Amino acid sequence: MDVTSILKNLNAAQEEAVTSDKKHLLVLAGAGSGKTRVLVHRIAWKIQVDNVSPYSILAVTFTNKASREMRERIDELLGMSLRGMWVGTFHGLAHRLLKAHWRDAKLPENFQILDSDDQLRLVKRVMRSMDLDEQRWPPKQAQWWINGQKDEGLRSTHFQEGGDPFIATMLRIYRGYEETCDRLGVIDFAELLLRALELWKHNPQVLEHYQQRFQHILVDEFQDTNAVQYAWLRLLAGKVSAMTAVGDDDQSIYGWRGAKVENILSYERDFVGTHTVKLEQNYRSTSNILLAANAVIAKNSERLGKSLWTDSGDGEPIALYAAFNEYDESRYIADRLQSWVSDGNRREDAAILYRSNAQSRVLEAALLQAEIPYRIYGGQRFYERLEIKNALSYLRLMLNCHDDVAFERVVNVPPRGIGDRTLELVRELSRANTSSLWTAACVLVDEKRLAARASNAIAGFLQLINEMSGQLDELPLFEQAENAIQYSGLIEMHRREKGERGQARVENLEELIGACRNFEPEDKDLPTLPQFLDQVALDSGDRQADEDQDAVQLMTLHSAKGLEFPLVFIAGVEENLFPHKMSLDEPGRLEEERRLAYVGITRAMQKLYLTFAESRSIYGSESFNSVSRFVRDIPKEVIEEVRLQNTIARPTSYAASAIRSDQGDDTGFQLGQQVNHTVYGEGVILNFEGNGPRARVHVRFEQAGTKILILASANLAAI
DNA sequence: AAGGCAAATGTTTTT
DNA sequence: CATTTGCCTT
Repeated sequence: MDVTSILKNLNAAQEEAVTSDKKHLLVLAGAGSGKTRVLVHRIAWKIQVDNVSPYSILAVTFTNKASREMRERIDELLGMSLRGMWVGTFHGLAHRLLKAHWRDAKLPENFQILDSDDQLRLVKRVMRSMDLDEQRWPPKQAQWWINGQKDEGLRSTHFQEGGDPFIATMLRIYRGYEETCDRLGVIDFAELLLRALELWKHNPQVLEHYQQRFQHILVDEFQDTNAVQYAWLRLLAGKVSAMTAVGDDDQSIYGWRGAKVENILSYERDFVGTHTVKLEQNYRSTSNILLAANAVIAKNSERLGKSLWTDSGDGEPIALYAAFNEYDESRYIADRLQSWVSDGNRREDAAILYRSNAQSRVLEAALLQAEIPYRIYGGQRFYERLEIKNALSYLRLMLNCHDDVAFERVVNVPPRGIGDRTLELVRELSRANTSSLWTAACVLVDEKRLAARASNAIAGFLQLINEMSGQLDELPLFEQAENAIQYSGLIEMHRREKGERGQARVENLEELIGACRNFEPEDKDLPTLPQFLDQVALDSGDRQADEDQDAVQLMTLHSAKGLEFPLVFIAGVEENLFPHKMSLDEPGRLEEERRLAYVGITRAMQKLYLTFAESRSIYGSESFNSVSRFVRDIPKEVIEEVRLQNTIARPTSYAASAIRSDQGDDTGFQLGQQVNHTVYGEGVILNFEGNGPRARVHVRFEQAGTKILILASANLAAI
C-alpha cells in the first residue's frame, strides 16, 4: 500500500486529522484550510491503511455538487472506483433508504417528491379547503412554519392543544397537509429526512442492518446539519460506528433554515472520546485578507475559537470604495474588472458577491455596458422553471396518471378550456370517492355528468395522456420528452408567447430534451423514466451551461460558500443591506450576518474590493446607508480607501444629499436635527417624504442605521 | 374561461 | 422600481 501518496502535501494538522485512530473525530476547518482534502484523504487512509472496506463507509454532504466532487477526488486519489461505498447528500441517501424500505416507511412504492413550489401549491389547496383567509394567513408562512417543525423533528401530533391562535391555525394546516400528502403519496424535502429518521426509529431491524453495515460515517459541512439530520446520524452511528465530522462554526450561515451550529458543541458530548483537530493554516488568501476576516469574525461571541494564518505574504491592501450611488458602484466594479482583464487575467477568476439577488440587476447593466461577459449563479434553477416543471408533469402523468400533483399542474396548460368550475367538480368527486383526480375525471366523462364543452375538453386531455403513455416502453427517454412537449402543445404555447421570455422557454424545453438524451440511468435494467424523474427531483440541475466561456461570476454571498476566486468584489457593504435590516433586531441573526461577511472575505485569494453606495434606491425610494459595521471592524492598516480623480461632484455629507424642497407640512422637525426614538435610540433626520398623515421621515440612527418611519406614528422626540 | 389591469410585495437557498 | 398576485371585466 502506498501510504506516502495519501500523506503527501499534508500539513501537520491535516495529517493528524487524516490518520487519527481515535474512534470519533471532529475537524474544525477554517476557510481555505483544506477541509475537503482532509475528508477525502481520511477515507483513502481508512481504506488503504486500516483495510476498511468501502462497503462499510458512508459519506454525507449537503449538495449534489459536493458529493460529486468528493467521489471524484476519492476515485482520483485511489485510482479506482469505489463500488459499494455510499456517498451522497442527506436527501439523496434518505430517498435511497425510503425507496428500499417503502413498506416500512409507510409509503407507496412509487412515492413522489414535492419541491417547494409543489409544496406551496398543496398547502394553498389545503388552506382553501379549510376556508382560511389567505390575506390573514399567508400560505408561504404556513409552508415555512410546517417545514420549520419538520426540521425540528416535530409532527403535528407532538403538539398540545394550546391557546395560541396562531399555532392552533398552523397546526390545523399542518394536519391537513400531512393528511393530503399521505393520501397522494408525496413527500416534501423535510419529510424525506424526517421519514428516514422515523423509518429507523420504528423499525429496529432495519436500523440494525445499516448500523452494522456503516462502521465509518463521515459528514461534510457539519455546521449546516439540522436537528433531524443530526438525530439521523446519531441513530445510525449507534454505539459502534466511527464518526468523522468536518465543519466550521464560523461559516454557519444557514441557521435561518434550521441548521444548528450547536450540533458541533453537542458532538463532543454525544460522541464520547472525540478527538478534535483544528485546521487553521489557510492556503487561499493573502495575509491582509485573513487579517480582515479574523477581525470581523472575532466580534462574535458564540465561537469555538479559531484564527486563520498563512505563511504567504501580506499581499495587496483591501480596497474600499465609497460610491455615490449603486450605479456609480457598478461602474467602478466594471472599470476595475476591465483593467483586471487587460492585465492579462481571466474573467472567470473574478467574482462579484452581494447580499441579495436584487443587487445583481444594476451590476449586470454595468457589465453589459462595459461589454464584460458575466455569468449569474443562483436565481431560478433549471428544473424549477415553470416550463420545465410543466413538461416534467406530463412525463409524470405518462408514467402514472394518478399523480394528482402533476394532474393539477398541467390539466389546463396550455389552456384547453378546462376551467375552475369543471376542475372543482373533478376534485369533489375525487374527494368523495377517495380516488385520484384522473379516475374522477374518467368517471365524470364516462357517466356524462359534465356539460358537453367541458366534457370534450377533459376527454381530450385524458386521451392525450393515454396516447402518450401507450408508447412508453417503445421509445427512448428523449423521444418521450420530445413527444410530451410537442403533443401537449407546451412548445407551441411558448413559441407564441411574445418577447424574449417565450424564446428562452422554448430553448429551455429543448435543453430538457438534451438532458434526457444525456441521462444515464443508475440501473440499466429498470425503466429509465422513473429514474430520471427521481434524479431530477433531487437535483436542481444547474450544472453551469456554457462553462467554456470566460466570464465574470456573479452570485450571492451564500452561494459563494465553498468557492474561491483570485479577485473578489463584495458590493453593497452597507448597514441595512449587509447586515440586512431584517437581521438587525436579533443578536443571533446579526452574528450570522457577520459569519456571512467572514465567508465573503475569505473567498478572496489575492485582491478584495469592498464597495458601498452612499445613496441607493431600494424599491423605488432612495435610502441612505452608512458603511457596514463589518467594514468598520477591519483594521485600518489593511484597508485602502479609493479616491477618484475625476469624480462627479459629490455631496460632502449624507445629509446634504438628502435635502429635498417639497416638504410642505410643518413637521416640527428639521433636517439634520437630533432625535430620539423609543426603540432605535438616538439618530439624525436625513429626509422628509410625503405630506399629511402619510408623511415619512428618514432617520439615521447611531446603532440601527437608517430607518424610514411614518412621522405620525414614529413618536420621535427632539433632543 | 381567458386576458387585462390594479394592488401588493419584496433576505439569504439546498434538497 | 419591477415583478408577481388577485380581482375584474369581456
